Amino acid sequence: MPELPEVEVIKIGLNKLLIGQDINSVKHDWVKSFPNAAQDVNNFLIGATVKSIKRRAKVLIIGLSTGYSLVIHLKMTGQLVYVSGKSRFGGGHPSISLGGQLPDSSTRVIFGFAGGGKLYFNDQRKFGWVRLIPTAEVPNIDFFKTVGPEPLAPSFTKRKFKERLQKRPNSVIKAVLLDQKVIAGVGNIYADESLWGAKIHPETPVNKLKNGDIEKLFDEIRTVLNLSIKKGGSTDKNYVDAEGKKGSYLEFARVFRREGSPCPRCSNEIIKTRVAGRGTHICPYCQQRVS
DNA sequence: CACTTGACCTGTCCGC
DNA sequence: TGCGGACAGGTCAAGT
Repeated sequence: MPELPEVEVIKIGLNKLLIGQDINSVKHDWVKSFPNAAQDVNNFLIGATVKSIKRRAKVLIIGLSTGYSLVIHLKMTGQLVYVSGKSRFGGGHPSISLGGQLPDSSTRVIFGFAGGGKLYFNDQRKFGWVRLIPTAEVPNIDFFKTVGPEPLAPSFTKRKFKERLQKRPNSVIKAVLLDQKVIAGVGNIYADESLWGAKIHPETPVNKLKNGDIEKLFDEIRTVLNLSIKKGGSTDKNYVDAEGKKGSYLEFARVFRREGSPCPRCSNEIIKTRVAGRGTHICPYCQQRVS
């Protein structure tokens, strides 16, 4: 589910809701959703104050006063929804758009706060995870050791983007965009959207891309990610923000989930195909195959 | 090595 | 209506 924009929107929301709050309970019923909970929860989670909420790639990092951090990956269907203890719905109803009361059948972990609020980690498909890790060791987890640069960071330049792509000269461009070791945070939605914007066929090998193609793609990735953050992210099925609200980027999407509709640029029909093992949306006229 | 495929899970939708 | 199969926003491990 969530790609960079969705995780960023959750981060912004949690920053408003959780900073300064004290955690006083945790419940988890699916071991893989919080694999190391047993050892350190009592010493470093219960009683901790939330100090910071950060994002790196598609991962959230909640910094605690105990020197530990909660590191959270939502994978395909994860949600992090906060419900205030003062909710007029009785404390279990985050928002009309989430549909019903929490916890529900997808709730895997519940963090309780001293003020009565609760943070629900919901994950229908159980791919996501929460880990409690010493803050100093967070950068050393396997995922962070290998993950690529943040595409929205000012220090990430067109030159760096080109250099990183060129390490994978024979791979098709969509597979490279989805590879988190190359750049962080781009997933299936924004890969399709930015390739359409740059008029690049997703199966184009990297070494067939012209300089101008790569520069245009760089700009499109940033444009699409920034627009989505502004729109509150993309809700396909499961995604909601920290208050349980859906995002509206897909109303603006040009190709993602638009198969059968006219291309907004040339009016030819958008088609769905399969590239790098993933459902892929293209305009076959705007995005000509190069081989 | 570089690249592709299957596995991890549950739920939904589509065709027979 | 029931049932099987394909598919869904992400990453790993294992295979070629």
